[in-house]
Amino acid sequence: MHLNQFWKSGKKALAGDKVTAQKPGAAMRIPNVYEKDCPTRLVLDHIADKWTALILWKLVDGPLRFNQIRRIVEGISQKMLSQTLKQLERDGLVSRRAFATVPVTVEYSITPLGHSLAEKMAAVSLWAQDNIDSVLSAQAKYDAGVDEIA
Amino acid sequence: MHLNQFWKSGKKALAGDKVTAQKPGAAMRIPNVYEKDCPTRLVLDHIADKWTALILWKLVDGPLRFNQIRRIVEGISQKMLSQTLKQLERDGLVSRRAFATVPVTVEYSITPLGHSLAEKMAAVSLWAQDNIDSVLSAQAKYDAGVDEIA
DNA sequence: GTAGCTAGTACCTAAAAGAAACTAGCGAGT
DNA sequence: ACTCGCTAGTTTCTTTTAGGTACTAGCTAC
Repeated sequence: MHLNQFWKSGKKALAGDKVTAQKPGAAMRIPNVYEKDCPTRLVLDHIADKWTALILWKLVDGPLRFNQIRRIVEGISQKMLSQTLKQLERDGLVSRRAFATVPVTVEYSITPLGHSLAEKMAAVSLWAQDNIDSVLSAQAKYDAGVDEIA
Repeated sequence: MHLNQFWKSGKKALAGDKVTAQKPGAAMRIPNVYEKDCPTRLVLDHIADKWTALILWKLVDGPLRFNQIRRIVEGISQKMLSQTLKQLERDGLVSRRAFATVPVTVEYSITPLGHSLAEKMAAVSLWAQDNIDSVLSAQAKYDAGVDEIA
């Protein structure tokens, strides 16, 4: 059974409520990120994230170990890396595999689901790189204008 | 002059350093989100954000007032909306126009720059809506597995 | 012996997010 | 007349999150 088809029932349905049978593929509710209790909102909060974008996109090129990622994604702390990877694994976007080497090595690789998201997030990273000039000059103009008024 | 072409010079260059002339379009440094001091990193942190994605995408359909956005983007607090809009305006992604009505109304509209980003971020929101089933079942599987081990 | 590698976790602090109350001036309802 | 609600925010407080640093174990190389 797909809980997610009835995502609002967990809150609204009373114990004993019968959920009418669904045709396969016919979702009961259309997921909508603009609804505050929709699970897509939580997922959007995980994935629309700096570290997620950076990590995921590097894993597209092939599996990487914990410390490899840490070196590539400059400025990420061990804590945030560990936390983000755990989140990504839970969401089914990356898979974790430990090898009984000495010392233990752990390999993170991207799943097909993660790959489809990585492409979308990469577009955002690329946008930032392509449009940094425009953004920085907009910021400069805005800051100058604020000074004028003040 | 485009300050952004020399984004690292602000930190590394000493007063009196001469920056050699650039051919038009030839940036001194290629912006790279993986470098921790690159300004693209800061911008990525702003834009890879839940509220930014939601607000920006709704503004594509036309200008909206403060409280209209607040009603559409369920669950956003006035503080976060105010803050996010200010950020978006500073980054040149939306423009703000106040009308001397009673009470004052303020209209937010998307800029061409904002529009180009909105498309990328919308792809991420849509991904969340399209793949929520896969993510939720991956989470369920992960949580069950963790229980097993524990 | 000790310094470094592996992949993390634990602790503490600093920053950000979120909830709620408050601003002011006017229109509408009772 | 009084209170409610509308406009667009700001202010304050609390809770959550992020970030930095130190620490773990067991092995290798110097």
